[in-house]
Amino acid sequence: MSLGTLTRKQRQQRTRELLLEAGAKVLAKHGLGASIDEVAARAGFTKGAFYANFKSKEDLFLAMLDERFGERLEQIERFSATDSEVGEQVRAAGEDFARYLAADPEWQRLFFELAAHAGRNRSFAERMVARCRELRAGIAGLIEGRAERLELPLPIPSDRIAEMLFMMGNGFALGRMLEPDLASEDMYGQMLQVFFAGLRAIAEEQQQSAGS
Amino acid sequence: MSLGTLTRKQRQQRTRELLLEAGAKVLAKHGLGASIDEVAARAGFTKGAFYANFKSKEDLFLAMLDERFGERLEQIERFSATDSEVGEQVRAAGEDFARYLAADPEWQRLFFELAAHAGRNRSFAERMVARCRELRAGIAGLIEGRAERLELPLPIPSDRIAEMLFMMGNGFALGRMLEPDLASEDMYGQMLQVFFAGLRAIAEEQQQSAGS
DNA sequence: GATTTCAGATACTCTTCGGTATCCGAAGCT
DNA sequence: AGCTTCGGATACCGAAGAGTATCTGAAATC
Repeated sequence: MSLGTLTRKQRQQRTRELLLEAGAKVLAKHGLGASIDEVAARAGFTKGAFYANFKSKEDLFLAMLDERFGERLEQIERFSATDSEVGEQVRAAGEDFARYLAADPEWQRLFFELAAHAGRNRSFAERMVARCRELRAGIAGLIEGRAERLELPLPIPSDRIAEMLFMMGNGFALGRMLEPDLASEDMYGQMLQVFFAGLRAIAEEQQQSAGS
Repeated sequence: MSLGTLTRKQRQQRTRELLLEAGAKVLAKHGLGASIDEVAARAGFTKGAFYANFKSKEDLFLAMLDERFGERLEQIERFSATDSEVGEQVRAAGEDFARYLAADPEWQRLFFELAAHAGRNRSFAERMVARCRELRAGIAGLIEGRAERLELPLPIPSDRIAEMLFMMGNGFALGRMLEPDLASEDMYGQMLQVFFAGLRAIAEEQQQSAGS
């Protein structure tokens, strides 16, 4: 192997990365309908390179999915390390999410296209679902930890709550996509606050009836 | 005009209806990628008939949107006429919605495809948004009426709450689409119950601090 | 330095499909 | 009855685009 340059595998790896990068941009712009030609061209290659690195167009989707979800998961995990008062953290988490969405709205659109695609494609859906589960597990862990430290028993299992939060998040994202000005930053935070207030209220109610 | 048969306009209207009907089925099956040819064929016509009745493929989407949203709106309005205890009605509404989704999952998928499409298409988005607003207005009215009768002041304006509910509904629908078994019927009801419990808790809190 | 291997380029296939331009024949008008 | 209108049919276009089959030149191997 020559020293100044890269080995073949490395070079291919690099090509793949470039294609992925280009793919992200092109898909963001044109959605799932984007053409492979354009992706390849944008990365400075041709279709040949693409098909040497991806099995099919869908394979690219899958790869992008993995990448993005992975990032988001890291973000959440990083978040779970911070420490502050409950109501505050809830609001902060909401804002963080809203920021995340605002940061690149293109990805949002793409996400829904992917979801729709998943709706028509069992195997794709499975992979997507697996990633969603990971994300939710991260959220559930965050909640559980917090509940323990506060000695506030959860009236609903933490993974269920995570599911609900995930749904709310997606719903918010959709709303934001359709009506960007409607779904302002604080709205989601507010929504979460209401939800957690409800959780606490129910918990207290249950505690009382159990104590009597 | 001959009596036994229909006038031209009527006949065309009928054709349009048939096309719309076929469109619903074909789109449900193949998504927005469905071909006009197939739609027309299913209705027993040819492309010619289609383009005599719709400006473009997108025009069909729009028409379908109007139809479906119209139906759902009626459903909601009918619902607002019923009368029962709050917690119960919340749960019932949740279940009604879950039933609505379960009734035809195809439409769900289509809805998200339309939403994604809207994400890339300003004018389409506007029309879709207009319909969403109507729906939310219906929901807001329902809430407002209920709050008044119960003399429970809302800590958040009813239209805001409607927006949140709408978002939750969509998030739930998305979750259900991806993982049908996860989003069971009662889950959404539960979610709503938590939310409304939160609303009440916050309202009471505010009432107390105002009273002191 | 000859040989093999393989990342990526080129060229081609095959199909699908939205939209249009044109035509036809029956309904509607006078 | 004859002229007109127009809903719907037919035929066509042109572009696009997902894959594939094949080639090539440089890197890896010996």
